[in-house]
Amino acid sequence: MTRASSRRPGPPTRTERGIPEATVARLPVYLRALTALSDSGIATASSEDLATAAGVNSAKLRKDLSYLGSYGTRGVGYDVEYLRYQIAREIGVTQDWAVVIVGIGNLGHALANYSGFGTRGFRIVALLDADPNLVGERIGDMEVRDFAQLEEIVEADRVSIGVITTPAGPAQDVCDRLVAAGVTSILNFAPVVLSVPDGVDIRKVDLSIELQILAYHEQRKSGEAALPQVPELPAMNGLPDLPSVGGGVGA
Amino acid sequence: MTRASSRRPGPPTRTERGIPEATVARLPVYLRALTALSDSGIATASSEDLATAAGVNSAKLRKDLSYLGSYGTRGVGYDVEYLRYQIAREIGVTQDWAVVIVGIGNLGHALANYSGFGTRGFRIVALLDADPNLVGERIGDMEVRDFAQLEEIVEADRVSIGVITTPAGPAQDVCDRLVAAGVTSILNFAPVVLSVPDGVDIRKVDLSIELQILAYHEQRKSGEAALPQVPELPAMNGLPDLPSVGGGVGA
DNA sequence: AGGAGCTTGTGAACGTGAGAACAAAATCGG
DNA sequence: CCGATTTTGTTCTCACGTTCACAAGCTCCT
Ligand SMILES: NC(=O)c1ccc[n+]([C@@H]2O[C@H](COP(=O)([O-])OP(=O)(O)OC[C@H]3O[C@@H](n4cnc5c(N)ncnc54)[C@H](O)[C@@H]3O)[C@@H](O)[C@H]2O)c1
Ligand SMILES: NC(=O)c1ccc[n+]([C@@H]2O[C@H](COP(=O)([O-])OP(=O)(O)OC[C@H]3O[C@@H](n4cnc5c(N)ncnc54)[C@H](O)[C@@H]3O)[C@@H](O)[C@H]2O)c1
Repeated sequence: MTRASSRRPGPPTRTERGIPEATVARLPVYLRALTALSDSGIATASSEDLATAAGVNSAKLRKDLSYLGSYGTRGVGYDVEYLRYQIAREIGVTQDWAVVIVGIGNLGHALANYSGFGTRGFRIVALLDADPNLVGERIGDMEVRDFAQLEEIVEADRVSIGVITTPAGPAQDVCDRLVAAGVTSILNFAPVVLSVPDGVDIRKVDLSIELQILAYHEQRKSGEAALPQVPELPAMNGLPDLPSVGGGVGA
Repeated sequence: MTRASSRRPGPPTRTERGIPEATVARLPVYLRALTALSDSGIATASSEDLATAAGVNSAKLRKDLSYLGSYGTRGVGYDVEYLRYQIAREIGVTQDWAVVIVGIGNLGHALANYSGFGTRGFRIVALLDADPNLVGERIGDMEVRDFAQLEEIVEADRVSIGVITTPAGPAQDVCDRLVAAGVTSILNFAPVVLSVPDGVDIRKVDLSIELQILAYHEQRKSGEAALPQVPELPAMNGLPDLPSVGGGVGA
């Protein structure tokens, strides 16, 4: 995303050290599955085993792994430890990445308390908030610091990843500050579309959207042949008034 | 089979009341953008306006909307309220969906405190946990209840959506219980692949995976031509020992 | 040593999604 | 009433992603 190689339009850009985005999104799942197998004392696994553990089909898994190189052994399978290292290296989690979290409210607290990041290659180096009442609060072995200190922290700790858990309103401002400070990857939880310059990657997590996608399919299930057909085209004046369905941008 | 009227393999099964999955995933984003425009007092918007607000390109937006019907006016654009209602109806959030949350730890608390669900068509009807110390705790206007009460709650409140925020270990068991109780859509936050029977939809949110995807691209940025090439094939014996990179299944 | 039996890696077929481009339909000014 | 202008809805093409199917390659047994 954002980081297009060099826009060569010609041939399919064969393995120019580039892995398809869909594959990149699955590598962490494979990594998790391999770690689970490893923890169970399993030393070798076939693509079938791995695929089952990762919840995908085995052809897809093999093709995904083939982008990294030939790390399996025909007739045998994959060495769990070896493959785990190769995937970790490819993703980049053999090193630790410094992360700041901005907005230590409900969600920020939960993330700050979460132990799972440290074991997966990420180190939270600061919890930032603009609310003076929060600054100074201790969470685990960290302390909430003033958002104004962002720039010095980013520089001192070489922070490249920022997590935004503020309300939607200030999210774009916070994002701009992060980018200006030198952060080049952002994970956004606020329900708003953030714009960033080229070279900065952004991903979003929106729980309401996930629920709405489930609701869509849920509606299909019940309505398969049961519900009385919903009115197709209610007159444009006099809509059944939605009590703010869809939700505003509000916190 | 060959001549059966269902499962026609020929043409792309033109609009058999089916909307492409990629489009379904964007409809909530459009809904949010429309709500924001509506709140700003804007009554009409062109596909270009809407696309900007939603962070997509306008051709894609128009094509997405065309799956729902012809709700725009050529030369003018879309009536914001009208389109908002149509999308809300298509997604199914003109009605309220009952939701239970299982596992009221760090993340469960954050979700329980979140006001954004109610305004988007979802009603949290129960917070469930297996820990007796948590049962009875008040969060907002709700009280944590015993997980054992799951079945009666699902039946009483016609719950169709369940959210899992337990540790990875018990997640599959919790999932099975939810399904057995009648829940047919599940949103899973535990870092583990859950298996469900046909007819049950499942979506996952995994923050570590999001961070790892960012890390992959981040690595590419710095390594574009700078880093000394990482050793391509370390000997299979004597791997640089990862201090549990990839993270176990542990909570 | 040689063949049987597995399992990987990949070429090719198929399906889905994205974006450019444009004809059709609506408004508006004269 | 007509033509200029705007913007939608749709068609066409290309890119991307998934799945099938199988030759290549490895191990093990006889
Ligand atoms: N809590 C949830 O379960 C949940 C679910 C889905 C989405 N979200 C989204 O996540 C975000 C955070 O949710 P929350 O419930 O934690 O909200 P919250 O109100 O509890 O916390 C927001 C925090 O951000 C801080 N903040 C506000 N402006 C700031 C600024 N300019 N700079 C730095 N910090 C600032 C506030 O002081 C507060 O501590 C919101 O955008 C919300 O929509 C939350
Ligand atoms: N907290 C985060 O920021 C975060 C981030 C990423 C992923 N996660 C994942 O989300 C999940 C929850 O995280 P958390 O930090 O809230 O964990 P937590 O340990 O704080 O909370 C888990 C809760 O689940 C309850 N529970 C355990 N077994 C149960 C069972 N069988 N039935 C019902 N309830 C049960 C526990 O009593 C506890 O209250 C974990 O799987 C974690 O890996 C959390």
